Parts: sequence; C-alpha cells; structure tokens
Amino acid sequence: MVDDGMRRDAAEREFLAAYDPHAYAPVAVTVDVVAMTIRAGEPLVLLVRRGASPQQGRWALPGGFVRAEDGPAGPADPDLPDAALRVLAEKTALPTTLHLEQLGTYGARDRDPRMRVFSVAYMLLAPDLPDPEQGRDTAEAAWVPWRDLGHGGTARYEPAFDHTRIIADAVERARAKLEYTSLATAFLPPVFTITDLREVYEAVWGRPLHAANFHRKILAAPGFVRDTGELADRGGAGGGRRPRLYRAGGTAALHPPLLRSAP
Amino acid sequence: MVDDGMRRDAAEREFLAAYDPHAYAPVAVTVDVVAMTIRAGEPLVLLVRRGASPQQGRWALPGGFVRAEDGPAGPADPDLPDAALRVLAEKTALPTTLHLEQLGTYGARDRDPRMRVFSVAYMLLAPDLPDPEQGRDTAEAAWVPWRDLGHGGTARYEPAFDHTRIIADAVERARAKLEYTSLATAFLPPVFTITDLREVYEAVWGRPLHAANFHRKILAAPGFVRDTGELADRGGAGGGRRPRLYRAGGTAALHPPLLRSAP
DNA sequence: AGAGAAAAACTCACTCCGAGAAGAACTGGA
DNA sequence: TCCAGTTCTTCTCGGAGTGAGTTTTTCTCT
Repeated sequence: MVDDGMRRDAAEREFLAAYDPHAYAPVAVTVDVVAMTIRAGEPLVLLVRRGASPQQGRWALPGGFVRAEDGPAGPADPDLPDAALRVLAEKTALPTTLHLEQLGTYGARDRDPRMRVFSVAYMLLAPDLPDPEQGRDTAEAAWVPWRDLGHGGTARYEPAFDHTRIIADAVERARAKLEYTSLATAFLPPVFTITDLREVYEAVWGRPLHAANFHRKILAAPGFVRDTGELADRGGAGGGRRPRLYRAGGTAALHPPLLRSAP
Repeated sequence: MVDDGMRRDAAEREFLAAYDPHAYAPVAVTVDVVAMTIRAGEPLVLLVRRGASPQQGRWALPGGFVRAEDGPAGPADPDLPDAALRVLAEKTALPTTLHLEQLGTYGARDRDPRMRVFSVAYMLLAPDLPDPEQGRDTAEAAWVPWRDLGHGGTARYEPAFDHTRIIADAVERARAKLEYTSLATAFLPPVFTITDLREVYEAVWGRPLHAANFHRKILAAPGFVRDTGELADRGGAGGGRRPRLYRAGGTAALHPPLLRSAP
C-alpha cells in the first residue's frame, strides 16, 4: 500500500503512452443500427445499399463512424446513442416515439480489411416508418422483411460484413424481450387496441396467438396498458365491435411474463 | 442502380478518409471485466486499486486497452472476448470453467479526460476463485462483496469512473438471467448439489428461497441438471442425508422460468 | 439408541394457462 | 328492417404450475 504511486506497472505505462495517442495503432469505432418496424403484420428491418468501396453495392445496416471530437464533418457525438440516432437520421425520418437499445459490440480482427474497427450495434424499434426514398446520403435504402434475409430466406438481400449475424441477434433480442417487458408498445403509435398489440406479438414471434387468452393476460399484467376510456371510430373492415383504445402503461418489466410456449 | 459506383456520397468519403486513419481524432477501446464469484454465500466482484494516474489509488474494474495490432506490448487480441480474458488473467488466475458475456459499451464524451475512450464491459461468472495475491500487474486487487459497493452500502469501496454503474448493470443482468436461463451453474464447480444451486440463487437474489419448492422446480425444468447417480461423500456438518450430485445439463433457456416473485 | 439435521418426497389450496364457447357490438347486404 | 358475417370481449373448465407446510428418508453426533 505504501508505494502504490511509485510502481510503474502496466496500467501506468498504458496511461503514459496514451498521452501520445497516435503512437498506438489506429482504431475506429462505428455504430450500426438495426431499425425495426412492422407494416401490415410484417416485421421489417432497414437496409442501405453500400455506395462505397468495401462490399460496394451490397446491402448493409445503416451506420457510420462515431464522431469523437468536433471536426469539419460536424460536432462530436456526446454519447453512443446520439451517434446511432444521427446515422439513422441520415437515412430515414425519425419517428417521434422510439425505443433505442444497445445490442452489443463486435470487434473481431478481420471484420474490416482497412483497420481495426469496433462496431457498436443498436436496435431501434419504431411504429411504421415512411419509406426512405428521401435518403439523401445513400445510394439506396429499403425496408426489408426479416424472412427475405440470409437466414433461411430467399436470400434476395444478403447483408455485407457480419451484419446478418447482428440482425439475427437483434431479432432474437426483440423476441425475448417481448416476453418479459412491455417493449411491444414501441412498435405501436401512442394509442392502440389490444388486437394491434397482439398483431405485434404475432409478427415478431411469427406465430398466431389465442386472441381471448392474450386479451386476458394483457389486462391482468399491471401497468402494461392504460385504458383511455374511448373506442375506435370503426371496427374491422368487414364489421365487428368497436375495440377499446389503450395507451402504453410505462411498465418496463412484465409480471407475470407472456411466455411463448411450444406450439 | 446504374451509377452506384460513381457517387461520392458520405459513405465513400468516410471510406477514403479512413485510408489515412491518423487524420481522425484518436480514439481508444478498452475492456473492463466485472468478474463475479460466490464465496460462502456471499457474491463478490473483483476490484483492483488503480496504480496509475487518473483516479490513482481508487478501486476500479480490471481492464485495459484492446490490442488492435501486434506490437511491442504483445500480439493483437483476435476478438473482444480474448482481450477480456487477457486483462483478467493479469489480475487473477482464470478458472477452468467460466461464463463470459458482453454487458455493453460505454462511450460518453467526458468519461476520460485524456481522449475519447470507449469501454466494452464484460461480465464473467466463475466458481470460487483464489485470492489475487499473486497479481503481478497491479498495486492491489481484492474480491469485494456487492453490498460494500457504492449502491447503498458502507461505501468502503467507491469505484472510479462510471464503474459503479457498470457493476450495477452486471448485477441486475445476472439476477435477471438466473430467472430464465441455467446461468447459475456458472457459479458452481462441474459437480454440485441442488442445495449448492439454491444457495447461488439465494446469494445473487439476496433472498431466501423455499428449499422444497426449489428442488421440485429444478428437477421439473428439462435439461437444467443431469443426475450423476452418485451421492456426496458426506451430508452437512451436523449430520443429514447425503445429497445427490448433479452436473449442468447444458440447457440455455429455462422452461418454465424460475421467477423471483415479490417477497 | 436417540436427538438433531439435511435432503427429498408429498399434500393441499390457490393461481395461472390453454382451449373453446358464448355474449356483445358493429357492418353490409338482402 | 332483419339477418348473416365479423370482430371484440367475457366466461367456463380442466390441467398444469406455485407457495407453504408437512412427512419421510438417511445421515452425523452424542
């Protein structure tokens, strides 16, 4: 204890060396965003076609370098979520309500041939977003159904780099979190019906649910939804009772959870 | 589609600029490891006393810079988990069985006064580890009980930087994952009893459990544990039936989950 | 042998869940 | 206007799971 400050151990050497950061091998940090939405019962993820050189022309997640300091490109990103929202705003219009959550960081040595790149992946859930035709920064951008991606689909879209795995991680995270959190409301507008909520679960889990039991369980979970006291203007297309309208209740954890049991 | 390769959009500009990586503001990537173990029913986390300058003398998580390329300090870390295990091996002996899991990445602008530092936090669960007296790289290292940390404890150990929050995130992650995965076996040696397993749950959740019901639920969850067919050499200290010995069954997800209900 | 202790099995009331049926409220066409 | 079809909502019922407590089994120590 007495000589703590005098030992030139590894930590200290690292600290001193860091005063000349350029002495280190250069590394870069990027953010990649898995933006998810649901349109007509179909879960979609936003992909952009790469206009630049590695993997040029292939589809990839929207992403970009984190701005570490203020520079000619623009002000620094104060934190990682800011960077994630910035790169996404360059591709599509951001919704007013959204859920942004960090997925994980990928840093294998051979991810990028140019230099060591660490990618922080984010998952963003949002209500039905507009088509990104106004994307002013990318060759092309599109909302792509999950099932058209690499994992067992028609492989019309084969994402570049390790983005297929990142998307798969995001899908599994979303599926799991629907069980024990009220995350599903992030896919819906502020006011919705129980049927809307059930269709989110069915879309994400890819399996039909028993409507009556779902209804019961949602109302039994305290704080999941709040009754607005109002009814929708109309029932379904072919008639039907006018459904009640609800808002998200704000609860994060769900007790009891909504388990997806074996079919 | 025809002129994809000709457009000098932002992605391409980023790509070209990256060929001179030093033109960018330097950033650093570190790993911090929340190593957890349980000793005599007490959950512990490994802290080291910082020997180097920022926050010198304060306790912090074991961590260090990710080695991006081969250099004088040693070979590059092939991937982030390799870096996490390397920095931890510098502080303590690694167990033969362990569970390593990425927690998240922290990159707020003001985390470190020297430069922009992104820290990838890992959580490591292991059976009772030896005391790190042989730590050859650090002024001091110790296994610290959770309750002695900042959050409501006696504050004997007040971790540096944002490490208090990282540890809190790790604790909450561990508590939650015990509910719906077989993660608890990571705290135990290869062969253990149901009582050992229950004591892991009680230590992590900080609450006593009903022994008989716990026993029933563990055996009802398919694949959680496998019966070795053998009994322990002895019962408890003051006598008692010799307990059966089990091994981890290898199941990741638990059906049904073991919910911690309100006390 | 007997007391005490720990593991494991059992009991019981209660809740929760899946599956189906039934009721309520609405649309559109006969 | 009445009826068939549709959708939302509530109800019912058997089976499974849960919390709490009790009992049985098997062991150690005195």
